[in-house]
This record gives sequence, C-alpha cells and structure tokens, in this order.
Amino acid sequence: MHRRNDEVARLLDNIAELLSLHGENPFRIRAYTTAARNIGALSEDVEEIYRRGGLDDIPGVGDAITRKVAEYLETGRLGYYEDLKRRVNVAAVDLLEVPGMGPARAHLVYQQLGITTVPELLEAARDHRLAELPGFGAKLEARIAREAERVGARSRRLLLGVALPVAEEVAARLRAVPAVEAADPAGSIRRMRDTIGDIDVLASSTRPEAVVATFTTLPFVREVLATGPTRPSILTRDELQIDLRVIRPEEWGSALVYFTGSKEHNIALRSLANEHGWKLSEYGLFDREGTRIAGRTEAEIYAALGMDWIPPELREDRGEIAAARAHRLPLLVDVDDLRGDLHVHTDWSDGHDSPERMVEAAIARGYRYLAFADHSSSLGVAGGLTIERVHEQRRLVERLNQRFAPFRVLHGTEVDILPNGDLDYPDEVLAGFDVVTASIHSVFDQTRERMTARIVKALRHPHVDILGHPTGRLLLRRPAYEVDLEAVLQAAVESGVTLEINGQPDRLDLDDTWSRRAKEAGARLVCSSDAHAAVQLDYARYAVATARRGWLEPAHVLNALPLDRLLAHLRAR
DNA sequence: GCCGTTTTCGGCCCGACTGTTTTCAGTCG
Repeated sequence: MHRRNDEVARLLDNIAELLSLHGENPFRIRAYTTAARNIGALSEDVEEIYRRGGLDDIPGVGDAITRKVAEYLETGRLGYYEDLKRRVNVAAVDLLEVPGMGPARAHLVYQQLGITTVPELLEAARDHRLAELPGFGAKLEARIAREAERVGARSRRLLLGVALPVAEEVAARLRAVPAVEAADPAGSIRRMRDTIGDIDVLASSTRPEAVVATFTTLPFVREVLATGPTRPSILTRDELQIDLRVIRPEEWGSALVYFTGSKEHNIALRSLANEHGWKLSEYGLFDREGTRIAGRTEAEIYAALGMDWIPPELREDRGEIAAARAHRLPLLVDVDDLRGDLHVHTDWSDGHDSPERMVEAAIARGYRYLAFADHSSSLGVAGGLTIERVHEQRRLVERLNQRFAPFRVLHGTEVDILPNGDLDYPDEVLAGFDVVTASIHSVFDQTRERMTARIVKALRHPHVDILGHPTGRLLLRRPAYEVDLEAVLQAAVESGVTLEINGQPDRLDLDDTWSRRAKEAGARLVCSSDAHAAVQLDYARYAVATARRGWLEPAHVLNALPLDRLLAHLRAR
C-alpha cells in the first residue's frame, strides 16, 4: 500500500485547511486540495515518482508543491507547514465541523474571542458573545448554538446497500405518477459510492405540485420535514431522510449531471465549458449570449462538450473526462455480464438456505454456474465443515449436477487463512475442490509485516484460486487490517490468484480504487455476492458497482467468463 | 499555487440561501 501517498495527501490537505483559517486566497487553498486529491489517487508510489523527478508531471502539482513534497519526503518534515501551524491555531480546525461555520467565521471567532473548540463556541453563543461580532447577529448566533449542540450526534453515513433500494423504490413510485417524465436517484447513490451521505432523488415534471403531493404521502413516510413546490424532504419509518428535487423537463439532463456530481467532476466540466466561452449550470449549457445549447439529456451535454457520455460510477475526476474526450472510456462490466457466482454459503455452514434452494435461485437469475463456498473447520462459530462433511457435500454436489444439468454446481470452499499463513484444510482435501477461496476471519491484529507474509504465503499455495475480501474492512465498523496491499497484489499477479470484490454491502472489498489498481497491475478480479441467503445473490450488483467504479471491463472479471472458459482457467491452475 | 489550440499573467465553477446588510459576505452543495 502506498502509505506515503496518503501521508503526503493528508499533509497538503492540512495545509489547505490551515490556509483557509488564515483567510488565504481561496484559489491557493484549492491548489493544495487539488494536489492532495491527485496525489491520493495516484497508482504509482509518490516516492518513486519523486526519485525519477516526475513530481511536477502530476496534475495540480507545480514548482512550489514539488519543493514542499520533496522536502517532506527527504526529511519527514515540512518547515512551511510547521510555521503555518505556529501562526494559525490548529485546534480552531474543529470549528469547521459546525454547519454554518466556515473558514472566515472560524478565523474571526478565534481572533476576537480566542475560541478554538466546539464546546467553547457553544458557550459563547449561549452568553450572546457571538452576536456582537461583525457580520454576526442574533439569528446566526442561535443557529450556531443549535448546530454546535448537534455536532457528534449527527447521523452517520449509510451503506449503499441501505440507501440504494430505498432511493430506487421512491424513484419507481414517482415514475408511476402521470405528471412525472423521469425520476432517478442522484448524488453519491447514483455514483454507487460504498457509503452515502444524503439520499437524493430527482424528478422532472411540468406539474411539480403533483409530484410533491405523491412524495410527501408515500406509504413509508413518518414525517414531512420540508414541503414547498420543488424541494420537499421526508423522513421514512426507518429514519432515513430523503430529499427530492423537482425540475423542468428541459433541464433534466443538466440537473441530473449537477446533482449526480461528484463536485470535482462538475468543476472539471464547468472549466471545460468555460474554455468554449460557455456556461454550465444545473439549468443547462449556455453559450455567450445565454442561449441554451444543451440540457434535456446528459448525453446532449457531454456531446456538446466534445466527449462521450460518462457512466456515473466514473464521475470522480479521476481521468474520466480526458478518457471521454479521447473516446477511450472503458466498456464497463455490467451486472448482466455475470455468468455465475463463485462465493455463496449454504445452511451447511452459516448460510440460511439449502444448497438446492441456492441453486434454484441462481438458475432463476439466469446464471450458468454457482460455487458453494462454505466455511472451513476451524471457523466453529460459522459452522465450518469438517473433512467428513466436505466429502458428504461433494456427493450432494454430484447429485445436484445431475438434477440441474446443464447448470453447473461447483464444489468450492471458503477456507480460512490461519495466523501463520497455512490453510485450514490439508492439501489433499483442498485438491478435491473445484474452486478454493482463501480468506481471513480471525487474528486481525497482526503487524503489517506478519499480515502481509501471512496472505502472500496463502497466495503462493498451489490450490488457492481466489483471495476473499482481501482487506477485511467492515464499512462504518472496522478498518482494513494492516497489510501491504501492493505486495499482496504483486503476489496475486505472480501466482495467478484472482482477487475478490466482495458484494456484501458492509464489505465491498476490494474497494474501487484498489480494484482499479489491481486491474492496472494485471490482476484478475471476481465479483461475488458472498450470499448467506438466496435473496442475497443480488449483492453481486454491489460488487459489480464497485468494479465499475474501478474501471473494470468484463475481460477483467473471472465470473464474466462462460462456464467452459472458467473451468479451463481453474484446471490450468 | 497552478496553468495555457485565445494567455507565462490573469484568470481560476455556479447558483441558492441566509442573514446581515443598504449592495453583499459567507456557506453550502
């Protein structure tokens, strides 16, 4: 893993934050955040780039930032940053957590009242010391008091797997309203980010009041938080806030681009529009005279800007705009490209449904093959299979293959990688499986070196086909274990092991950026549901979404292979 | 601080909203 890339990116972000508190020129601040983001997104190690003198080839990195990064890489320190920390009180950064407190107000509050923490801010608001400050007043003071109280208690981010189904249901119900021309989820949901801040839905109609009326009376509404002609907001029974925007049909495309984001992607598009002397906003693309050039569809807008339509999953300003202008966007893998699933559990270990039921569900989805991957014996809590049960299950697989032919059931396993890197079944047992996924389920707290060696050892095992959920992260709950993922990646490429993109909504592991990195390094990936029940076969869609965010095409995805080629691949190992 | 098929200097995304203000600054997305 490129730890130094993240380190350098964080350093530059910190500088930007301090500069903003210092009341610096906003464009200089943005230069630092842009450089930070671009360095954070690099697939090459920033230190290697520095050694070959390539720092200023990185977009957004010029002379000044090159010098600063070089100093930091050489010495581990940056004098400029140390000075800045001395001049600006670092703690005042906390004030930016409070909605309504931006850099200017935080700076003022610090300068005038010496306030650096949220509790101090709250106290000052209650004592009515804020209202006295220039540009402040009674209303602003009350708002800041209200927001300061709620900091920390603010609702957390949501899993994509929670937000997306709700947003899709809302959009589908709105589409059923005759006055609605189009309705879709927008924002980070549409980009399929692994976690979501706000649930945004967009609808177009010439009769907004009818749309708002339907929206605010949906059957699962608990509370209407805001109404009004175009921007209503509801709270559902399961406490999810959903914001709707109703817009005019001729603005649908531009509004969808705008509300889908990302912010960085939008900024890049608008800069491009500027180069033509045009203006892009949520209302459309306009020429110098203010005449609308495009706006009704997204494709129209991208075409007018001289590029192909960009799938939402790629809209992160990570090179998609240049690729779209060159007509070299990847032809992203789609959920319909999957021919089967290589990681599902049955009720033989910790799954909910029988093997038969899982097969029937896979056939119903149009799959051609399915691999059971029940847990191995040491994973007692998950009902890991003893060697006898493995043999017994193999006989069942044979019967299922006769019964469901030409559908193919593969006998797989999700075998534990033990703390020393050995696998949880002896070699002769492993040799009997059609496909072996190796995963870590315990002893996560090893040192980075030991964990890396543990995984690399498993990857070199001749019977291992797939590395399951490679970083072990659980979204919103547990970070990835300490591991040198770059070394893991190289070992996987060398030994021909496929890396899993696990579709469980709280895993999505590998994530988007590492999936892209893996593809670039020549690794193959597999989009698996890790279903523990028949309905969860649908989690494959989240794995595919992650793969798409990682720029993957069908050719990079193992389970996009037809059965015969999959079997040839597995046999060749 | 960065960057250039209009520029090595003069720009840098756009609009809505809020609240403080007699024309606009700050924040947000």
